[in-house]
Amino acid sequence: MPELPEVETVVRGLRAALPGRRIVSVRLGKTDFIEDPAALGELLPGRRIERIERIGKFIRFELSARGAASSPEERWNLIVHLGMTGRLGVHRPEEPAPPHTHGFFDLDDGRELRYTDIRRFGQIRLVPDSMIAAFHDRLGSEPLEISARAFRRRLAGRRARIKALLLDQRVLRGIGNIYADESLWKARIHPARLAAQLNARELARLRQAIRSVLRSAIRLRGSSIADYVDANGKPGEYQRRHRAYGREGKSCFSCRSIIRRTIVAGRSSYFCPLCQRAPRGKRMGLSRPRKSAARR
DNA sequence: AGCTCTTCCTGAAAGC
DNA sequence: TGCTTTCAGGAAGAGC
Repeated sequence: MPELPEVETVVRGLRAALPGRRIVSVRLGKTDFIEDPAALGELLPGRRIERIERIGKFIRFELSARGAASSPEERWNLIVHLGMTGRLGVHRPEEPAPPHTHGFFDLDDGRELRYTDIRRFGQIRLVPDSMIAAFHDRLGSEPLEISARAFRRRLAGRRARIKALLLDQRVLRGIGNIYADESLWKARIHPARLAAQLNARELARLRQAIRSVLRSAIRLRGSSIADYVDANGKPGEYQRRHRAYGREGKSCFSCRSIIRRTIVAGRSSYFCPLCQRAPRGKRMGLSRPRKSAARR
C-alpha cells in the first residue's frame, strides 16, 4: 500500500494534470468505502480543483466555492486515502477502466479522474474548510518537517514499541510498514525496543534515518511491491533500495548477517539481528512457531 | 497506556 | 493439477 513517498508521488502527478479543471459529474461503483456517497454527486459538480496537497497518507483536493459571488457556498475538500490498493489517475473516457474502478470524476476537459481500489480499504470523504483544522489535529507531524526537539518530545517516555509509534498516524503521519522497517534498519534500532528506552543519540539517528529514507524514496517515486503505481500508471523504483523490508533470509547490506522477520505491532517486521540489537528479554525472531491454523 | 486479535476486501503465492 | 491457507504498502475497534 502507498505510504508517504508513494502518496507524494501520486500527488505530484495529479498536480500536473488537475488544477484548474472543473468537475462536471460524478459516477460511482461500489460505495461502501465512501463516507457519504450521495454528497459527492451533490457537492462536487461545478467546482474547480484549485490545489492538491498531501496530508500524511491522505490526498486533499481543494475545491472552489460554488454559488453566487455575493453568497458563495462553503468551500469543500475532497479527501482521499488510498488504503492498501487504491489508485488515482486521469484518463480519457475511451480508455477502458480496470476492474474495481469505483469512482469516476468527469472533468470539463473531457477526461476523467478515476479511483480504483481492489480491496476497498481506501477512503473518500468530503470535508468542509471549517473542519480541516480538526482533520489535521487528529494526525501527528509530517516526518519531513518535524524538528529534532519535537520528535524527541513526541516519543519521550512512551512505553510503546518504537515501531508501533512510527506506524501510529497520531504520532507521525505518513510512515507505514515499509518505511518504518527501512528507517529502523538505517538507524540500527530494533523494532521492538520501547521508545522510552531510546537515548538521545538513538532518537536523533532515527529522525535522520527517517528523513533520509523518505527523501530517497520520493526521489525514486516510491516502492512498488505488487499494486502500487503513480498517477501515470508507472511503478516506483525504491523497492530496489530496500535494506530490510521483504528481505528475510537475505544478507544484511551492512554486516552480512541474515535478515530476520518477526511480528511487532501486529505487522511483519524485518530487521538485522546484529545491527539492530533486540531489547532485553526479547528473543530474536528466529523461531516463530507458525500457528497451524485452527479449525473453522 | 498499550497489547493482541479481529474485521473490512480481493487476489497472488505458497503449501499440501 | 487443484484445493486450502497465508499473506499483503492500512486502520479502527473490542477486549484485556
